[in-house]
Amino acid sequence: MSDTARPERLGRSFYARDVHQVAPDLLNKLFVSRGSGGELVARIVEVEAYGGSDDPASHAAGGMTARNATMFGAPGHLYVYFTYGMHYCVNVVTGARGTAQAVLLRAAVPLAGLDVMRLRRGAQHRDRELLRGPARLARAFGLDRTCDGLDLVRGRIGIFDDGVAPPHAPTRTRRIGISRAQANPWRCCVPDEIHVSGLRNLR
DNA sequence: GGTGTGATCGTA
DNA sequence: ACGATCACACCA
Repeated sequence: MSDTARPERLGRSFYARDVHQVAPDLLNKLFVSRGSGGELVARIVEVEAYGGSDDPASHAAGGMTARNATMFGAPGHLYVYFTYGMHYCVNVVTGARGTAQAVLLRAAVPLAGLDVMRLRRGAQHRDRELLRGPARLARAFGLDRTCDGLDLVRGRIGIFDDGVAPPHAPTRTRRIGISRAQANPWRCCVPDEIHVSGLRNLR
């Protein structure tokens, strides 16, 4: 098996599995956007899994609303929400329709389109800061609420497998920035990766 | 390197 | 009233 192969777009069946299978499998996959600003490519290195009604920290915990409706739809779609009065965050919907699971994309390594990312994030940032954090990632890729519901299987944004395997043993910690369900180690990172966000010595 | 605080507004 | 956050100030 070669280290990097011709990138293959992930299909519906990849996303249709349980969120706790999909989340670690998204590590080292390529997040690709083909917009008016050219092609943006980044390797995902940090994610968080959010369950449905069974997960008190999930936006879906209280049932369906106008905001989180995409979570309750078909897997393989983008769930983009607005938070803290100024930021957007990007999720991938997983599991069977109606289970309302999603994986939050928290950090990635910028690989292509860095000039556009710097334009959106500010030229003063170092490359390693461009996609370090969920709102930064959303900003660099130009994603907002108008992108909520986009289909990752077909369309201008997708996730690709270029042959780089997910880490054998991903770093696991509690999820960042939430107050509930802190016992669940549902944040997954590529080990020893400098592009991950948040506190480094987190359990 | 680290920690603390203010910004800012949609959602329930 | 409260966020699935960030930038910047300040200290070390």
